[in-house]
Amino acid sequence: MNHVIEQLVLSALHKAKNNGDLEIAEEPEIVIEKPKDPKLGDFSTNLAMTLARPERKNPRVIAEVICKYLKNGGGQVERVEMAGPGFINLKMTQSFFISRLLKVAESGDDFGCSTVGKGQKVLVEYVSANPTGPLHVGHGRGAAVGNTLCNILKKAGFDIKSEYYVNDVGNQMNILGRSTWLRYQEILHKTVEFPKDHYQGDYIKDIAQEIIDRHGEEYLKKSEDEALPFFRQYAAQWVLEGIKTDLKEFRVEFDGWFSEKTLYEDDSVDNALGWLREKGFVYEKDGAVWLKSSAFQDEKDRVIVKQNGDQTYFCSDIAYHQNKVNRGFESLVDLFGADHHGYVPRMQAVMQALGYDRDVFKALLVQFVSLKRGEEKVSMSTRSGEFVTLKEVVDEVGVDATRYFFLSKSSDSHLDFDLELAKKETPENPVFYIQYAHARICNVFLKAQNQGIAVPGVAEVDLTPLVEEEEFALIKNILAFPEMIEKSAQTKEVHRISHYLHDLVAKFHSYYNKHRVVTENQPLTLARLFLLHCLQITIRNGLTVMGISAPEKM
RNA sequence: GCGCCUGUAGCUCAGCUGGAUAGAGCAACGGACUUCUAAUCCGUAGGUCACAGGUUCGAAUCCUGUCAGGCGUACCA
Repeated sequence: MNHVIEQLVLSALHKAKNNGDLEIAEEPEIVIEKPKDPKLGDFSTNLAMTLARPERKNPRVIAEVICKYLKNGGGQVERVEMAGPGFINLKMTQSFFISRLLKVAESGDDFGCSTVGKGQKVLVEYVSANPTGPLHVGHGRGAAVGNTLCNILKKAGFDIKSEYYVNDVGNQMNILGRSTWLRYQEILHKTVEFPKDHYQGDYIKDIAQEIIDRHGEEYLKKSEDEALPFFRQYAAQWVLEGIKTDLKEFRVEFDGWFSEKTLYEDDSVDNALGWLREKGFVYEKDGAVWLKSSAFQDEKDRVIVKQNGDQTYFCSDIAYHQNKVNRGFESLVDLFGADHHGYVPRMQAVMQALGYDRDVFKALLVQFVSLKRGEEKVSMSTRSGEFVTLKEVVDEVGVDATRYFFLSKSSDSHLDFDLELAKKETPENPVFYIQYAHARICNVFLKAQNQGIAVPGVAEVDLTPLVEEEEFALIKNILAFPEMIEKSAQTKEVHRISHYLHDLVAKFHSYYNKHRVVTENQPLTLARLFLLHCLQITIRNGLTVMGISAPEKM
């Protein structure tokens, strides 16, 4: 909708230029915003103020000129005036809004979609937690944010695929296998020493018990070297299945699960390394192999093959990201926990070394979640086994509330998750405020239906009975939905949705308390039902993007 | 030491590509259910936007410095 106003202002500017009232040497960027006080108008622009310097004129004088040309704005502008230091405020006609509201109902589930993404192929990689234990709450934040980001980008016209990178090789897998092997023996009454750096969590015992249930004591006779591959494989599979289940439960599904192991099996890692070596970006020092990442703005070079001949995690990551580009993705978005932020320049350097633009790689950093029970801090280390799992939290407070909690805060600010509070506040959680609005609307429709009144269709509805201030406040807010989606896609700021919805719904609750929808006045009733129908579409679409349900009854 | 994130109401947070009187929720206080769901609404109270400078018509927002918290600065992942 703002685009329409932009065009309006722009054409006024052109006319002013043609008539010699303004110079306009360079076409300025036009910023449209809403005035703080709705009495001032529907839209405002600070254009005159930004033009003051290049035009060498008082902003108020410039504003007067632009106002003059805006006045005959094709019958859509009801009032235009200059205010304060040089703001230009526009008030639009009723028909301007009504015609746009009709399109909301036409679009239905597609309302909010746009084409700003231009079909760009983007791969979003998120969660990618090591399959060494169940997901904890911190992973949950990444999962909710990543999943919602995908939804937003899709709606904004990007061609999105999502992926979970499974780190199924390396020392951690050995430790996982060995931890299980040791617990297995323990349960079968063998005395073993369980090292501190092994996985302490009870789930290891569950895996071991399951192996006993299925395979009995047969591995007891085998040596560690013989037994370990089986335990490693079994435990990894078990954990990964658990992660998949937990994520599905949390309404997070991936287009692909990419195994790190396959990068070694099909020589992708060696090929990537060879390629870099050929280009001269790789050298040997102190018995290790290094990537010359400092040549690409990284603060120092990085080891990719250790002295002992093992490849580092970073090494396979190079191959993985090359693989992504080779699959045709134009933009790679990775969600990182904030503790990985040092990785960002490194990956950008990799892109450059591989011969791509460094901006092909983009990271979205998700800050830490610190868990508390009241005042008490809860540790979240997988190895110590004291963490709180995502599943536990979801079981306790529900998917909707948990997702909302993660999604309503800017992902680059630290998050305090107080378990006591989350539990206690469940009934007053803001998510219910939004869902309640949806349920209320459904109930109004039910009431109307009982009186034989249906929501009118786009073709036959007459919206001219809508004249209340609150009604136009609602309409304006509804029409801002696509812009909000666009903006959060551009900035990758997922938390905008929840704030928008909360704001929208507050206007509805207020309206609901002040005005009746179903009344004796038939034309007014029909118009209001239609307005609520559009509102319902907007709320539902917003909640869907967030992966939160829109209940019809509460 | 260096780098990234954060510092806004009692608490949890929006607002940050400079704009009009700094906003929500929770908590507190006072009102509104014979009405389409009171999981709601209306009102009151609550602020040196961490601090100090700078940039300009104008700064919570941009720049510099200081302080505080978190994270990183591995031949771990």
